Amino acid sequence: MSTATLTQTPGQSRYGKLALALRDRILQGEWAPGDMIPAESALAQSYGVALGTIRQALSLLVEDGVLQRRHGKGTFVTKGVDGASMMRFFRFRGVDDGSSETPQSRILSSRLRRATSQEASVFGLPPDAQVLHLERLRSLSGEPCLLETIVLPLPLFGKLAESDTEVWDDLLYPMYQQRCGIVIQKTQDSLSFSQLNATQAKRLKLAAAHPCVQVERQAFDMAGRCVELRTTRGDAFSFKYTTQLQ
Amino acid sequence: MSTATLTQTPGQSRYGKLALALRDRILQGEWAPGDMIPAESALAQSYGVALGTIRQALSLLVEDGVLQRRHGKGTFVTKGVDGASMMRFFRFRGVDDGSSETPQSRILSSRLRRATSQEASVFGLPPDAQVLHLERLRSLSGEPCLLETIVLPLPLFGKLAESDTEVWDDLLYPMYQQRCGIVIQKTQDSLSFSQLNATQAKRLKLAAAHPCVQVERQAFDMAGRCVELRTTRGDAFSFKYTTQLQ
DNA sequence: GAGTGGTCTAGACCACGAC
DNA sequence: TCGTGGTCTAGACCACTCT
Repeated sequence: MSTATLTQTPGQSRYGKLALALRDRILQGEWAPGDMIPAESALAQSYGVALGTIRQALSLLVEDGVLQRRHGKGTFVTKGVDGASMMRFFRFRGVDDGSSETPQSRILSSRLRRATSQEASVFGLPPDAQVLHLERLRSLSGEPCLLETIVLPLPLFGKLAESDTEVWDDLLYPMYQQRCGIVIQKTQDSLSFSQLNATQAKRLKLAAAHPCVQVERQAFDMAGRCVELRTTRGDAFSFKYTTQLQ
Repeated sequence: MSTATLTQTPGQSRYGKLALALRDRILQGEWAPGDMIPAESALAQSYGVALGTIRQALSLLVEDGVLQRRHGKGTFVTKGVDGASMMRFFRFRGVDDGSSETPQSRILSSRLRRATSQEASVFGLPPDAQVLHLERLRSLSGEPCLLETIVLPLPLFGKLAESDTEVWDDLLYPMYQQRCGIVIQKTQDSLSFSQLNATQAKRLKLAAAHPCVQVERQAFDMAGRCVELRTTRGDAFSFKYTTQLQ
């Protein structure tokens, strides 16, 4: 499912068309992430529609995660998700009880390589395109907890490939935005169970074949393009995730 | 978190109050699950409010899962979730490729016992209350795949305790509704990793200590009361779950 | 054609946040 | 006090579904 399409009424109703139009103006960069867009009354006037209509259009974009409303202040372009969200799948204890602590990050390796055919397809790149391939270890209070493999399409992340990985931030998504102008807007995570191979186990200070939970993530920018592929592995015994149905 | 409260604006705005009032009428049984409620225009007139206001109230209840709108037909009370939803956490292969097949169900044991203090608290029962305790095996094409422990508060499920488990349906939730008048409206599932003990492993035809994924579910009726506690275990290698963020 | 929910208008007033 | 989004009204007309 592409996230480039609005979840409802793409182009039929007037508010649907308005939502698409506003969405385009945001993607074009007319308002940066964090910016306030014009007031509802101003938008209604400039588009020549009733206030209720523009409000329905904005509601679509709020549902879509592109905009956020703040009563009394205005309507703002979403800043994007922060990279700490991987922790919602795990509960590492004995480290910090309260805990919304951000894990520290260390880049173990960084190299350029040719994209696999699957990667090229997902990124929308030609088959011989290059990608940046990273290995990353995340730790809480010095204890390794998550091991990640990250693949980034090269033309977009050229500046990262040139920079020294020693000085990278603990959170990648805000760094993507600052250094490459890429805002992560949505992620899709696929969870499955696996066992660590010898190398992975060593890095996480666990035994080989130790059970692990594997999170395969696709991250999308505001235009709905996939701009990151990531596989995260963590101790299966620390896995804890809650979800609600209806 | 109790699901008895609406997700937004409980009693402040007019549409908030209307939503609560309509919700009560549904819980009181004025309209049964599957029934159509009066048209928006009729409701607006009977409550003496504008059409837009009643529409906002209905929207809250739709978000809450209590009502469903069908363009051109009417607004209907939700029928509740079907029990097959546990399969969204697992992909059992080699059995049926296309597959939205409902697993067959066999009750392995059924007995009455005193509620634990935790169960009594969750169900809102006195500490010495009785519960119905079930063990259940679910199979696809004759192959066991899920093992479940189900706990039901006795006063509500008295009729089930008396009936022969041999003739129970494959899906429990529709049966709860038919025989006990209980509609499951929401579930909350908590996933974690574990290993099978000897008994569990034998029933699932797996080795002892085989890795498993454990789903701990609380199921709520329309009034937001917890009416079922369930623990489901399945082969961790069949675990597969996908989720989206923002 | 009759009845339903969905869209849209052009206003009014309220509640919140910043200055 | 002013500008923002949130609530509410009293209509009109459209689109879908059934008979």
